Amino acid sequence: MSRKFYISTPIYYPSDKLHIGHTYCTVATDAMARYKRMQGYDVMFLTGTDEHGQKIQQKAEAAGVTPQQYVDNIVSGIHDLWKLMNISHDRFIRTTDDYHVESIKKIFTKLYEQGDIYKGKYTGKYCTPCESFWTESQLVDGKCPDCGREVIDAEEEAYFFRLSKYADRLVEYYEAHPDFLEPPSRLNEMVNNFIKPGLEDLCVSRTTFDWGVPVEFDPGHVVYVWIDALSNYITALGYGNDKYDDFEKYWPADVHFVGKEIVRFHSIIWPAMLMALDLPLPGKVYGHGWLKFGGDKMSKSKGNVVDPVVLVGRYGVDALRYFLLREFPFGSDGNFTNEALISRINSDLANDLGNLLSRTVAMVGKYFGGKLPVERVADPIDDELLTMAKELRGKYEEQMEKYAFQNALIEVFKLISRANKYIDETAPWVLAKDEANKPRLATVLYNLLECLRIGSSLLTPFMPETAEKARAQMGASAEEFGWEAAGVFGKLPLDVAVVKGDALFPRIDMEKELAELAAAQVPAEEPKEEEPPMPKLPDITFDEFCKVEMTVCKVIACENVPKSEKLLKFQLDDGSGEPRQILSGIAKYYKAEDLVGKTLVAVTNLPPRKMMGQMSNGMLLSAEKGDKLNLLMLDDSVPAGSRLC
RNA sequence: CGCGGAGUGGAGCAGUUCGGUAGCUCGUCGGGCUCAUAACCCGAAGGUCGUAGGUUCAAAUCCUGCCUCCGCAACCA
Repeated sequence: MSRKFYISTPIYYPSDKLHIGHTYCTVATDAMARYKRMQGYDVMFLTGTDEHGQKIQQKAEAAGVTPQQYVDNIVSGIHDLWKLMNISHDRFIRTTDDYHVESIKKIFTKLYEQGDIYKGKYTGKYCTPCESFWTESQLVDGKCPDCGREVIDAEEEAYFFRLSKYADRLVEYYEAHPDFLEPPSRLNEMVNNFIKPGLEDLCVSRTTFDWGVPVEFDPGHVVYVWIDALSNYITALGYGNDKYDDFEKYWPADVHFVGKEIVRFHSIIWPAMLMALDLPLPGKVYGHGWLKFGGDKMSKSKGNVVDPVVLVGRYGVDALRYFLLREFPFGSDGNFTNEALISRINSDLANDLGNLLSRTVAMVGKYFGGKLPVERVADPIDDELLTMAKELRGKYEEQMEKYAFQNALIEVFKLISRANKYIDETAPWVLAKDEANKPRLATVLYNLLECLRIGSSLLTPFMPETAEKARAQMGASAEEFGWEAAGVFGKLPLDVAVVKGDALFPRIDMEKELAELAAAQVPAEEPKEEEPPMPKLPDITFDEFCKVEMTVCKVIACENVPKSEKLLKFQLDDGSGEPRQILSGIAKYYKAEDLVGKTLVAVTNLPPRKMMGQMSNGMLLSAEKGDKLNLLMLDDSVPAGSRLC
């Protein structure tokens, strides 16, 4: 029976199209899965989508479709993307799949019955007319973000998972398994930020939306994301359902690949859930880095989201797969640039690998009519190359086992480079001038073909199509391109016959491509679009309006609040003789020194509020629309202390 | 003092665990070769390793202070 290997990507949230970051993680997982299959493992490669939640529900409403229709549409695009990227997942789970829903109900009920989930009170702000709970941070001007009306403190029943109960066991587990979470820096972050301050029980149900798995024994509650989404790794194997039957075979997972933003869920909540279910924990959680673009975080508003479809269309799927895994260390953030992509393709794939194959095959054709004779003459000059070729698989394996894709690829390309140098050292075109040298010439070309065979077969997990093309050109069999053969020099038959083919990777004209890519770039989203019309606020009475005290103030002093990105601190003359301090979140729009002496309007009868440890006594009036904000400024002749009415 | 990461030739990075001649890729310049995708091979220039101190025979590496950048968190009445 062959050994098993279970690997997963996160299940992605289909509220929008996926981008290069999702592609990055999925390609890495795919390379690992293919590598393990090549080694003969029985691999389970799982990916999927996390489709429930309020955000999907809202997006669907905005689009005028049902949530199910909305996610069906996005998920269909995701399937297309993975097909395009040549992703070889064995299973694709959707949290809306019936069998998953069934399992989640059972898991929730089981945890409840054994006391790991209990019914508690969730306190928050409640808007009665909207029947909605909001957290403090969701409120807009202290009011309901939907209707703008007052909210009240209220309690709601909710279910909680006893996360706190597992804190000690988690720490013990980390200590016993220091490799559980990688890279190691992430583990420190988890322990310092979340475990040390004390774990709180986790709210695992919601009543504020209904697009989710209903709690079986308490209709009105739906299961919140933690249990619903994280459990996918076991429900997809048939845990709690009859759809699949290989939980025993594959669980525990060997590794979960996750983005660093969800490391916390996978390294704390997920293990705690598994402990509660009395299941073994996954072997490893690997938190990979993010791709930035030109040093910035990718975002739609910046218009710097890289679209994998465009890149694949121009350079081919393998070039992009190679670039993603070669350019960036898997555990750290990487900076994606078009220059780096093209440069990588040209220098590694076209100049080194593609050209090596091209020149080698061409020489076999030119000097031997495409088929090598069997006589051989060795030379000490061959030794270094042959040694490298023989040692390559071991070095490659060592790096792959550490998920160091970058280093594994570097090892392969060291051999490719060495082979190019070997051609210069042996100068086959000189050997070809003398018939007596034919056996030596055949030896040189055979050695080159063997290096190409070993090197490109090890590239199969990264570039499946390219490896296949190379295999065909050098006339190798599938078996000669397998894992066993990669560890042995001399697998090709002595009289190997090559088949000239197209260049693997044509060279790219850097300047031309950069210009065209820039033109193809998704333009920055205009702030105007998608800006909803200002909601009409409820009518108020004249008396209510009169309750608002708006006072003209002169700015005496203004400075940035230390460590705050948004706050400016004002000292204002409000005509009372006492300076009034107000904090305002407008640092993005105004420089502190530019505002001194200006005449502004403040609401001066609001309760004082503490922000970043400082008191704010009032609120400056400003006009806001989309990304623009302007303070309301009056003519400087208006005296301080004037009241607006 | 909220948490964490980073500062190394023009660009992007490794090296820091466990101090001992500063390395790789790209780019630049010079040379070689002609089998090959104007590709390949060789050589050269270019760095006070963010900064100021400290420990040491010896510091990119260890210690202390400071500066800058980037995430996360907080912050928007």
